[in-house]
Amino acid sequence: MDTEGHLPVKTRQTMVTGPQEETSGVLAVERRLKVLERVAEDQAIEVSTLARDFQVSEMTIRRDLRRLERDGFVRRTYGGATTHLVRTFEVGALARTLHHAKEKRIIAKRAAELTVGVRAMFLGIGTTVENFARYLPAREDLMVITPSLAVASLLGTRNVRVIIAGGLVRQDELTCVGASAVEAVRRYNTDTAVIGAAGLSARRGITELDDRDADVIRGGLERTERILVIADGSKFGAVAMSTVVPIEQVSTIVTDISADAGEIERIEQAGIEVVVAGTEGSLLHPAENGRVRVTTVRRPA
Amino acid sequence: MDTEGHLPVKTRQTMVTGPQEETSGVLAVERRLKVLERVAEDQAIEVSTLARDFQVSEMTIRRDLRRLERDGFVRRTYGGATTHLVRTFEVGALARTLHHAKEKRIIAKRAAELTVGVRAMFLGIGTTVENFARYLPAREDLMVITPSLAVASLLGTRNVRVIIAGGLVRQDELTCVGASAVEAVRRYNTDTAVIGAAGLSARRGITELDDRDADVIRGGLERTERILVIADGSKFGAVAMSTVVPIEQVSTIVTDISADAGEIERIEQAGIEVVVAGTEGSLLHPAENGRVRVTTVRRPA
DNA sequence: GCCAGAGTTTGAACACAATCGAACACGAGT
DNA sequence: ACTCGTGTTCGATTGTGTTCAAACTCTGGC
Repeated sequence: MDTEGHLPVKTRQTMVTGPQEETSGVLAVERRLKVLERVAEDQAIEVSTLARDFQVSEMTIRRDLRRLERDGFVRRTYGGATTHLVRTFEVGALARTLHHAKEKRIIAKRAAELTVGVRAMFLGIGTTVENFARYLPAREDLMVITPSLAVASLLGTRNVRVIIAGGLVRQDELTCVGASAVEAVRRYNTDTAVIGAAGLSARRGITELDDRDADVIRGGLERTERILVIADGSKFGAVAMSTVVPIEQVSTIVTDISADAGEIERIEQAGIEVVVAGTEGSLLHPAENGRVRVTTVRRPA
Repeated sequence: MDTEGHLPVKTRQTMVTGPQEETSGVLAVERRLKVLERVAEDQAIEVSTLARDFQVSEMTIRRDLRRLERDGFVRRTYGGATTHLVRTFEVGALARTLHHAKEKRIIAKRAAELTVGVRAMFLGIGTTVENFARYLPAREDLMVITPSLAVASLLGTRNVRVIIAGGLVRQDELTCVGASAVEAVRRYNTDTAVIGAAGLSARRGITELDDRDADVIRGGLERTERILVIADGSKFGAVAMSTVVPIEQVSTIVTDISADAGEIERIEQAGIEVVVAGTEGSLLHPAENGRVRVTTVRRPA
């Protein structure tokens, strides 16, 4: 669901209709979210019903569903849509996925290209990592350990071996925290750890908002060969309360062009590779953009 | 299972018919799923019966069966269809979810009433338990341990302290399995365990389809004071492969009136309390009250 | 065991209804 | 000027009901 490039836009409704209860979604994004909610609730629902309830044309609902399908949230059927991802899996959290959706998708795809061939992976938490998981090609020989329920759900329904940390579930983020979670993630040796960050600066390194989350992530980085950080530009220069790791320990950072150039330079001076997604393939065929170069760049594992 | 690459459609019904009960499947996909369910349930069923029950022409049923046969789910016979698949075995998750949705809701609400005041609870897996979680009043002083990602997600977003087992995530059901999951759930002492069941019989006790799930659930029951089983009527008398616990260890069973009376009696004779939700009426809204009967009355089989 | 005829069931063909997607136009926000 | 979301139109696709001839099952008689 991506609401694509940018957001909102008011619905106009040339269509004249009687008074409606819902009325709710004035914004397109909101409507999409509610559409998803409905599908998740009812397991299966018709286009006509949704169109009536939201007071929009069926074509619009179809477009919404198409998007939701593209992003893996629902499955379209003739006349409506269903979801196997039944698990009403926090539609609320998915709402946050909407923010900066396009940038996140670009970063996620780029990062996915950097992890081709990796066999054992630690995945962190946050919407950026969730997006990464979404675009991660499913491979049977891939093993993932994560403290995030969202990531586990996303990959668990696909052909990936997923291990979830276990322990107390943190309320808003739905992440596993606490001693047993830390202990669990520390038990595994991984080729690559892919994590997000609340803040990312040359001086303070990778930082998180919640110290319990930070503890778990730090545990997950303990036995990994390579740390890959994915973060949109807004995180550059930001410093959150709990430091996860100093910047020197990071192998590669994937971000987008909105990232502060000065901060990037400082980080690169520390010897960290910074990959700016969406810029490299400008000379290539738009369709192939990025992909070609990426595969050559990636380390052979 | 999708019974087809893509599907179906809304039923139109030029055919004029009497009042309808199920109403459920407006989407053709849903109907196909339900058709499959019926075939799996009864082992063998006639086209005419299905046509009547679903209020569509026999030709449509034939077309549905043809598809299901093409996909290997059923075998067509003259006048109907059969299947070698045993009961709900192998019938996809979506089908199971759609099936008996209303009954499950009624049961869930009733069961929630039976757990007021409980402080520490083990929750099992399956759609019935998920429904239970949905209707469980959130209380801060409630602590829940579960191997189900869906349950953890549902409760984690609310004001409940949730602990998830951890370990390998089973692909279709999104449940934690394996040694570490078993070990995790065994660590906690709970007042009540609320579990579902694939099968429930006086002779074979509570049974599950997947032995790894069964192991984990068994672990969760190890240190609990009271075992509450919730299961819709279709589970009565059914026996799945792995036994979780013998019937004697169960404290209470909550089901609906579609449950086989004979089996209920046998279970009660073993000293188990069986609560049939929806019959005592007083606690339910009159509106829903009627519905229970309707939906359950169907399936005279 | 075999056969013929009655009653069912089936599937192809047709007609109609519903849904879908591409293309275009409009309006609002940038 | 450009983009994005939306509604509308229209041809294509898909699902459904009906008809009818062919195929099938069953039964009774030999």
